[in-house]
Amino acid sequence: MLVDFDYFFAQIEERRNPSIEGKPVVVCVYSGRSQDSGAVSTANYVARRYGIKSGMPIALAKSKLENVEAVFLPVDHRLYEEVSEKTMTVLRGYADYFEQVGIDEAYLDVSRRVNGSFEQAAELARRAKNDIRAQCELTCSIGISPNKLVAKIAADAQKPDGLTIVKPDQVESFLAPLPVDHLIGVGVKTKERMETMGIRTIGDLAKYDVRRLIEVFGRKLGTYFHNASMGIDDEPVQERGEAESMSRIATLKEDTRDLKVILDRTDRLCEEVHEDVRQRGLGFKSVGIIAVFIDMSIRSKSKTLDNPADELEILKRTVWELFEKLLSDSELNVRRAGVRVSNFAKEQKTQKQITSFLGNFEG
DNA sequence: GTATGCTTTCGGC
DNA sequence: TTACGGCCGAAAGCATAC
Repeated sequence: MLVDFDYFFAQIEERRNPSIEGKPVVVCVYSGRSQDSGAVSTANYVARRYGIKSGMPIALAKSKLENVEAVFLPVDHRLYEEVSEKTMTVLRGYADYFEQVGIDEAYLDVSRRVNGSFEQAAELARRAKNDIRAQCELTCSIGISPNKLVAKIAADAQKPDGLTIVKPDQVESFLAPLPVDHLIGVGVKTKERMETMGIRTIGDLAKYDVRRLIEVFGRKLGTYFHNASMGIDDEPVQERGEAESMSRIATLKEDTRDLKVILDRTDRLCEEVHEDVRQRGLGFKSVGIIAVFIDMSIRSKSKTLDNPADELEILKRTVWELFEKLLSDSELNVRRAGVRVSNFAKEQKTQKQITSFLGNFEG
């Protein structure tokens, strides 16, 4: 089953200050560029009735809520992380196998402890919901199904505080009428492409020729869409490891394509990222940058180092190099700039020794 | 042709 | 009327090695 917390950030804010319950609550990421510059992170259901959505400009959300007594709050990631940890600890107790996804979702494989019974799974889910309500004062929505793919969609079917059970023989009829973008991996772009192919619902997708899907989307994705449309998925629920990349991105005070101005900002981002990798005791082998231009188009560049590094200066220097290149092939001003490291190596010194050891033989 | 690694873009939350 | 974050992982597309 999949457990998904309802409007997580906004619900935590309601819990912190119950007097705002019943009003539209909009949790925002303020970019700091001007008073209302930034985007909506999450909104409660009262706000959603006014058309407030995640990712929407704050200024637009405010205009939709003018003449309404609404509450706009900045994100408090520290608090949400703390609450998340507590909820995940509670949920873990209900699973044979557990997989956290993001800050507010988790898959629980409960097959063994319910002997494959969907009735018992539903009962277990009700207990988990009560437990979460009692211990964390939060509501969540749960989807129960034979696999992860369908459980995710089932959890979305009834919200908030929902519980949706889709048994094996109900999978096909449950999926068929839903728009294709209910499937993980189908976003705006893929939805548009499918639309032109006459595919609107998951049922349409199921009827579509597999070979044709593979021609259009490639072997991996084409096969995935075909199987997904029929509710076929055998991905195991498994514990996730540590993050494979770490990044920071920030909105610049002003749009610019002045390398010095950009680097002045990204240097600080490098320091933050460097602190994160240092705390985990890792070296990084890849360094990347991200630029969001004034037209909101996104470009990125990355470079793989010869050896894993853990020095801040190497990070800064590589970021410099990459931005220099990126600016040389775009004329647009930059609005946001970011830094990313990945390809982590645990025992950096050993790696270096092995490399030089091999190096001796190559020569 | 297959395997593998690197770069870039896409999409979810 | 316009308005616009900050992360993460997955996969495509390409190059290279064998």
